[in-house]
Amino acid sequence: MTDHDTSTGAAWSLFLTAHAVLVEEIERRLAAADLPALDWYDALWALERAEGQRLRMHEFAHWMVTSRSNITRLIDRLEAAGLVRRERSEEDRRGAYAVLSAEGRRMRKRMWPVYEKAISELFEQKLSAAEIRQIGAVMRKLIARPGIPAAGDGGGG
Amino acid sequence: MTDHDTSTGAAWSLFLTAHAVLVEEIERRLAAADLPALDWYDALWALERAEGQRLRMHEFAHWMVTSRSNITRLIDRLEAAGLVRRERSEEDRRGAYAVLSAEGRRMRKRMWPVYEKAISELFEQKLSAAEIRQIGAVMRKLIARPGIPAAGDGGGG
DNA sequence: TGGTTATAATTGCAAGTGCAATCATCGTAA
DNA sequence: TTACGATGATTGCACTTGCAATTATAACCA
Repeated sequence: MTDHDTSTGAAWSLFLTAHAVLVEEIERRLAAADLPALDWYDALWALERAEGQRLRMHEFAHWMVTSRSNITRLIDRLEAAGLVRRERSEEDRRGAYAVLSAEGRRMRKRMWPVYEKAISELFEQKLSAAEIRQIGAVMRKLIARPGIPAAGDGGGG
Repeated sequence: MTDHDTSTGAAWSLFLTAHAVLVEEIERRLAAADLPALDWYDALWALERAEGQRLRMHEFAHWMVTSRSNITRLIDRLEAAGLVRRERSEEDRRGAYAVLSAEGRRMRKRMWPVYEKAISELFEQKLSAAEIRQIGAVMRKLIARPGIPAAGDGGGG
């Protein structure tokens, strides 16, 4: 009926399923360890890598591949948990920064071993080094927007 | 600090970002065409492939990689839209089937061209045939649970 | 048989998400 | 300088999700 299940047509479908299965298991492990969910890790890590450990809200939304309103609420939660604080922008008084706190750094460090173990067991150990390189290269191609140079490797985890 | 951004360590992160970017764009296109979201497509397609175009709720949840309560509500919505109907199970009176309706088949057919175009442009055309095969093979490995044979190619869309 | 435990599906509730306003500020140009 | 349309961020609201009960039925076994 469609080419969903020809040998190449299945790739997309398998990609979606693999994502769902792996993320579900990672979330399960984080919750079992009484740690926050994956999106908090991503957010903390994005901030930790950022210049001055801070990001403007809209930059943040872009890194996290989500909407501004979602970021507003995510930062609300991170701020309530003491992991991040907001600072008004000097240059543009409409703007705000999300700034990583010391507690935020600690929390990311605390999450990383669980997350790392999951990535290792669920992803890296199931593949050869060559396959991992292939995945990286292919994902980069998929992210690249026509004409725009690759947006970097961050934002995901 | 971590191996997030070594050449192999980035693969997982890129995988997450690629998924987010592509799914976001596909959802955007479906919404722009006044069509339901991706999860409805997945659900309709899972049913269309299933024996008798029906699935027990818990099987459905497994295919869709989500919880039973989510499936209950998803089927509620699909049923309200006339795309699916519920049938009580004969053999096990606790059980229920979700059964694809003619309208459900029509809707999936109506969604497919938009979805197919998106997959083609955002995924297949950015990669070589060899790369697509590699992705398929790698995703299969990631999905496979130790000891359990690959759960098949479905579930994703 | 009667009682206990497991399984199928649903429901209540708290939390998260997406979209369309809204509010404040900026940039530009009459 | 004031008016106008853009931009940054937040908020309101409807919808979706996830988790922990709840309800109904099945399976097991003393």
